[in-house]
Amino acid sequence: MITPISLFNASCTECGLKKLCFPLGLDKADMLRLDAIVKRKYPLQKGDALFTTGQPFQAVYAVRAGGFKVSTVSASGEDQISGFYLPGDILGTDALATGNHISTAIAIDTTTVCEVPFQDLERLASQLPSLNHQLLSLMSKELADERMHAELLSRKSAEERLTLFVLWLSRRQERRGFSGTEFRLGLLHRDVALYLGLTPETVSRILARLAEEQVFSWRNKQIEIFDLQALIVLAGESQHEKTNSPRAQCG
Amino acid sequence: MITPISLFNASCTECGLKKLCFPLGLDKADMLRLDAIVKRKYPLQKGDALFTTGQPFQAVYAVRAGGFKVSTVSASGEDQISGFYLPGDILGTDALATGNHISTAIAIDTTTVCEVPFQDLERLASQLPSLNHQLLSLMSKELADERMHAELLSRKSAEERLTLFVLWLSRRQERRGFSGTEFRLGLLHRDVALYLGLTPETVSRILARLAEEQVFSWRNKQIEIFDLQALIVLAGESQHEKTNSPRAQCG
DNA sequence: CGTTACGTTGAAAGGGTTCAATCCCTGTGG
DNA sequence: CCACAGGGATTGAACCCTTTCAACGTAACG
Repeated sequence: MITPISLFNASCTECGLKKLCFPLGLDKADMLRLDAIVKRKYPLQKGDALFTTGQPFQAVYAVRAGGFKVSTVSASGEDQISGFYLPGDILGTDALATGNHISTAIAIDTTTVCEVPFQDLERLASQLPSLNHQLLSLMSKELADERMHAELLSRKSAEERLTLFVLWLSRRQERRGFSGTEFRLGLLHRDVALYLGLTPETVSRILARLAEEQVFSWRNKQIEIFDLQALIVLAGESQHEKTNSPRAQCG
Repeated sequence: MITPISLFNASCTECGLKKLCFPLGLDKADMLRLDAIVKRKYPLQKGDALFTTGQPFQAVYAVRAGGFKVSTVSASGEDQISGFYLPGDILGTDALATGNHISTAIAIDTTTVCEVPFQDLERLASQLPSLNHQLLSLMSKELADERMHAELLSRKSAEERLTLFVLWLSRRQERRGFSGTEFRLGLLHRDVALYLGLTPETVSRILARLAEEQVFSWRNKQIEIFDLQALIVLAGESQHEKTNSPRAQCG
């Protein structure tokens, strides 16, 4: 396996993810000050929790390698997955309002993170407007993501949900400099199903059909996209929607 | 109709919503500085847009009276409602990351807002740590709300969605000092349906049944809760879930 | 008083769930 | 190295909730 991006204990200035992560928009001097408060943690093993529901809020975390699934347990005991965090993503901000984490983050692979103690971050941000802006911008992006998730859950068919999800993954991979058509993701089908508001059975059935139709395959945590164009159409992201609107042909 | 909370052009220090809104956590001196940058706008009429998708981001807004529905149009033309904003709520922060609004806010009643130009706010926040913290906290809360919304959409039955929604409304009303069992909300059933990921027909049917069962009624934009306890149970928020787990009786 | 948009009600159809059985992969111990 | 467990994935059949489509009521507004 190749890791084209980052060395283990690299500082922000040397990190391949700096264009995606906190340092975005900071000049070199500011980045060094940020570096000073960041702690690089020992890798987490698959299944380890970075934080759990109820735990007091101490820090936010940037993913360097690996990834997390973030979930909440509802009153009924079933848990809901609210998102997946991959290299360059920042997680933990949901705890900001209450002072306690309202979700649990589980490593889906061997994972390394940068820990940013929040008190330090807030203090530094008050001195560096661009960092503060970046922090706000980050949360705004998370909000936008969560809205897309809600939209996906609200009116999309199972097939649309799954294809849209794979499309998002593909684009995220590309933005990180990986291949957008062939990549690995340490998720169980059950996790995907929970995220998409479906059952594992439905996911399995649709996956089988899409593989047969040569759109993409997802076996053993390995995803391979054969027909990106078809994927886009199935996900309902093609320019001129054809599904239900007979008169939607140009302006 | 009674307006127990605010006079029209009251400053933050005199505003009945200060415990819910921006000023939360600010001392009097800081609140006065906040006051200085806040603009009170002329009331919007029902149906007016506060901002629309694509419009450049200038300010965030606090609702003083009335309310908004916030929606996005998906690629397929159908629009999805991501939330409702009532007095004390702050909206517009979703535009922060991109610099343009990614949603449209429509007044659901005659509505007054406080406009807070974002540049001024950011500048002031860099000088007042408590204001900056409040800003972050606010966005964190929005994120938490959006997650609850996603959870609602993902595995709840139509009845659970509707009862949960009414329960949330009731609690919000109470927190604002209104009656939690009898209140008005200028929403079409269609809006509610869109928010809940259902059709107007389904909403209508369930509303009819719940009214017959004396749980609550919702006619002509007037909501009246008869049996709060039943509502809590139906919404799946009772302590020990009974729905599907025969052995869920105590520790 | 007519128009229009929203709301209600009914019957039929469909997509996803549920439940259950079987398969497959991975890791473990003999 | 192989057998065996155990969790996850797959497949099938029946069911059920929600949608869809259509018709009818009803409230608001010019």
